[in-house]
Parts: sequence; C-alpha cells; structure tokens
Amino acid sequence: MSQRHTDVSVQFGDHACALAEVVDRVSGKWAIGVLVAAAAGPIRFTELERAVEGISRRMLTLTLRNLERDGLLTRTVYPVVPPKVEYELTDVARELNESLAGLTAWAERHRTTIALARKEYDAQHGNG
Amino acid sequence: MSQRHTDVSVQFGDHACALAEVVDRVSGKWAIGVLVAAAAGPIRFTELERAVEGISRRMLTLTLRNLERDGLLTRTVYPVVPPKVEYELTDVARELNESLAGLTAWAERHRTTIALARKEYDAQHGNG
DNA sequence: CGGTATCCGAGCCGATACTG
DNA sequence: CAGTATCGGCTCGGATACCG
Repeated sequence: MSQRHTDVSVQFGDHACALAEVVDRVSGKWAIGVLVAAAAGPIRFTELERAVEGISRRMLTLTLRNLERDGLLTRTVYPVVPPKVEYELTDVARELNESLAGLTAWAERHRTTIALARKEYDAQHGNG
Repeated sequence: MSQRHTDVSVQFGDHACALAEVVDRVSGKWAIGVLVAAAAGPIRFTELERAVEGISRRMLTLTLRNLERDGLLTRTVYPVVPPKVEYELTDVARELNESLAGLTAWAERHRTTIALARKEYDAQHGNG
C-alpha cells in the first residue's frame, strides 16, 4: 500500500503540531470530497465514485482506506451478490465536519479576495 | 518557481470546493508552522527559520512566497545593512487562524483516539 | 459491484552550494 | 541576513488492465 503522508512530526510543543496533523489528514486531493459526500449518511463505493467528481477507483480506495485507518469512517461488507459495501462516518468524523464549518465560512468569505491577491501577485512577479 | 499545488478544482458546487481550496492552501509540510510562528507579530526570516523546527531555507522561502501570493502575509524589506525582511500576517490570515482554532480543539480532543485507531488498523491489516 | 496490480509522469521536499 | 540554483529521492496521483 502506498499513500503514506508526509511526516508532520513535532515542530513545536503542542498546538501547532496537533493542527498540522489534522490538516495533514484531510489533505490530499480527495479526502475532503469523500468526507463531505459521506456526511449525509451511509454510502456505497460506486455512489461515492459518482459523488466525488473526477476521482479514480484507485484514489477512492486509497482515500477510503486512510480515513478508515484514522477511525474517521467504518467499512461494512454485506455478504450478498452482487457485493455491497457501505461506508459511514464515525462520530469523530462528524465532529470533524462540524469543526470544519468555521473554515468553510472563512473560505467563502475570502474566496474572491484571495483569487484577486493571486492575480496581483502573479502580475507583479513573473508568472507568465 | 516550483510549488504549484494540486488542482483542487470544482468537485461539487460550492461548500466542499471552497473548503478543499483552503485546506489545500494550508497543506504541505510547513504552511501551518509558518502561520503559527508568525501569529505573534512581525517576524524575520531567520527567526522563522529557528521557530519552525526542521525547515530548510529553501522550503521556508517557498512557503512564504505561497502565503504571500495568497494574500495571507506581507513581506517588508528594510533597506539597511545587514538586510532586514519582516513577514507579518494579514487580517485575512488572522481570521484564518481563528477559524483554525476549532480544528485544533478537535485535534487535541481526539488525538489519542486516532493514534489508537491507527495502531489497531495496522495490527489487523498487514503493515509490517 | 468493489476492488487490486502495475506502470509512469509530475511535483514536493531535502541536501548542498553559491550570492548580493 | 536573506535569499537563489541545481540535483535527486520519494510519494502522490492518473491511466490502464485485471479479478472475486
């Protein structure tokens, strides 16, 4: 299994370290998407594949395994044919989603500002 | 200039997308560390280098440029000898730090739980 | 349906050396 | 003091093909 995250080891005593760890967890191109898609309730593999636009089967699997590993979601296999697997957020993950709300608010407040800042920066310094 | 982040383009309409963008911004091994180190007030390059344990000159520069590009910090050059450059968080970044507080709280609440979940997962599935 | 295996390019990041 | 340049390893992540 590939997908080992960067070693965000202890850079400072406590605060920043814990924060860096959680950010590292929801980093990567797909984790947030999966977390949000699963927020509504139990969801199947193929449903996730459709919900998270652009994700490949491989990356969905890896992302799910990582989240499962961190105890953020559960994987339930139903022994039926055709196979059926459901993923569901744990309570911990639901709390995480709530904690992320503040961040989402910030993002939506300053979205255009940041886009503008980028444009300016790229204009002044050479990026084209 | 290297350091182009992964393309977290529109995966779903609004919410998750904005969130994914901000997470992408504070991703990478060092951004959080720099953000936290600069939270106390204006800080010089070398001070940052010491504050963010383990960071290289190169990565500090790249991280600073990215944050500056996104309008999260300002770079002030004082024309003196020896050179003096100060970095300071913008108001937007300060708001961001506040929004991150909820996340930090979550991280500290569930830190051990998650570490445990990992251990269990790695024990059951083969990771060794 | 729900995965895995393999190949491969792109970019992050560290080490090292050099500069105004 | 505050950077930049270059090289190279490693991992992330896409494409494709295959399996129970």
